[in-house]
Amino acid sequence: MSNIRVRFAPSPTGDLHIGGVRTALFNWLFARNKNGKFILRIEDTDEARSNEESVKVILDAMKWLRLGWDEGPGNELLKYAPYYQMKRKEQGIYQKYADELIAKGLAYPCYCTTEEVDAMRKKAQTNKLPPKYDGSCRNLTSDQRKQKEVDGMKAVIRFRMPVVGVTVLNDIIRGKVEFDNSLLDDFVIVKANGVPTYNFACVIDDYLMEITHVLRGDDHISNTPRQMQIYNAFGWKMPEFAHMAMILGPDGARLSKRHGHASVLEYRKEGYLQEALINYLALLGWSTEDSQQIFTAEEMMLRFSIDRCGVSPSTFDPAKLLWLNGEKIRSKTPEQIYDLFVDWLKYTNNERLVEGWDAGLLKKAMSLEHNKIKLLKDIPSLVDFFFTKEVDYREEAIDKVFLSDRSKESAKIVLTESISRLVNQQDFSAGALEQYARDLAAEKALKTGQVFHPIRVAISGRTQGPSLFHTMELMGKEKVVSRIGIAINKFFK
RNA sequence: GCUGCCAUCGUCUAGCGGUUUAGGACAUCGCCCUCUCAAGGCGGAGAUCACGGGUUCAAAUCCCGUUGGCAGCGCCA
Repeated sequence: MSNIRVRFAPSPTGDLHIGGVRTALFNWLFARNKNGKFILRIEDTDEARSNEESVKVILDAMKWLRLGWDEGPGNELLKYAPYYQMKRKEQGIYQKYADELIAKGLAYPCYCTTEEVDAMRKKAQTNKLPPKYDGSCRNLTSDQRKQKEVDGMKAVIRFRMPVVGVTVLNDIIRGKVEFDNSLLDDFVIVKANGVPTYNFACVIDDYLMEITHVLRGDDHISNTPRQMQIYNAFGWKMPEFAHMAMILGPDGARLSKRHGHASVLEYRKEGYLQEALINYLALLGWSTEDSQQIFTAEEMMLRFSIDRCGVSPSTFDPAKLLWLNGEKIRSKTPEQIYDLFVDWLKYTNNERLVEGWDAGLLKKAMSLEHNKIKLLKDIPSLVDFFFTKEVDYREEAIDKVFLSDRSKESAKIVLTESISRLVNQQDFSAGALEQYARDLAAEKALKTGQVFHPIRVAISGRTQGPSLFHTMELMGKEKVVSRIGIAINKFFK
């Protein structure tokens, strides 16, 4: 048993985002590969935006993705619990450590108002300096502090950053990255309402939860020196850091809601398989030497390695995801796809799409269209003609096969001949039907296509579909004959 | 504005100084298979390895600079 411990720490302020899934996935893969622990921690310190519903959605999405956590919500008896930061805040965990820093002189109360701080930042920026807090309250005497308290001024707690030197990060993915301490300001670690800020709570929890590796998006890289300084202030051993490159939208900007389809939920609703999403996301920023594209979850966790994570950002490509989804579906048995489809119907509340459809027939119809299914949502429209009472004759099919000068004569012959002959066809198996159709073509001196196409349109209303004779076999003699009759009445009378 | 990160086919990537006429995958195009549509098979096109300097006998690979893209700069996380 290794002692590797990693975590995924989403803030519940909305759906689980594609970028978040990738972060969760890589942490999960790393933990599984190293036989370590994968921890889920809810960072709900933004009281204005955090909400219960988002927690539910995130947990649900993680379960759907099969990114199971070893510790997290639901494990409230474990020694590292609780896994919600607001619950930890209620236990006074952060305040205790903030007080410790104040006692050490490494943090101090700041009474500046938001307006004052904004003004400082603007001023710094006009002087071509990085916008930072100017340290007004850094060296207040205890008398001055007392006076401000007496005046009823609200205080935040700021961390006293070193003003000289460099903070050196040895990132597993990026190597050495240096930050000039003079460019960093005394950031807030506890807000005026007593709630810790991200940079503070994150460090305290990673320490207490004994996190060994922090694997996150590189949008966090500039937070790292601040966090490292907090570790230093307490004299704590730091975890290893690994910053992954971002996932970009088609316009080259970081993937976000504004690109649409940024939430996992939307992919689930579209009928993507969790395996496809996971496999695809693994390929964004990680690769094997042989450039293998298709992996089972098992293979991924066996082969995953941070060393093989890339440093450059990658563009999310929906076309490749779609292809992978088709691949995953094709690799399943009809039975498995059926189960997945039923789950999808339930999840999307779409049961009415297959209302009254016979399950046995549906399974068989689906297996005829097996390699055409790209998304679970495609299934109904692929096989609906087996179930509908009336055939939906598509205009382009009618024009092409029944009404065009090129084929209307032969179509009429084929259909009128077939209706009488098929009634007496004893063997209605695909093989026998094909023989029948070929014989008819030979007898009437027609090309096989001239026989096959009109029958297809007559019984399905379309020019595309599964193998014609398997379709006929599955549909059954009665329905086939009656539909041919309907087609004759409709188009050849 | 400041700081940081990044830079190989349209996209995801392999490549870690010579084995490279830069390999694979998606997308795209063509052919084959074929009762249609798919799937599958085969093949094509597609990258002067962002640009400019070095280092070296030798650079996509190492170093520096330029340009471009992105990110961060909150009492958001």
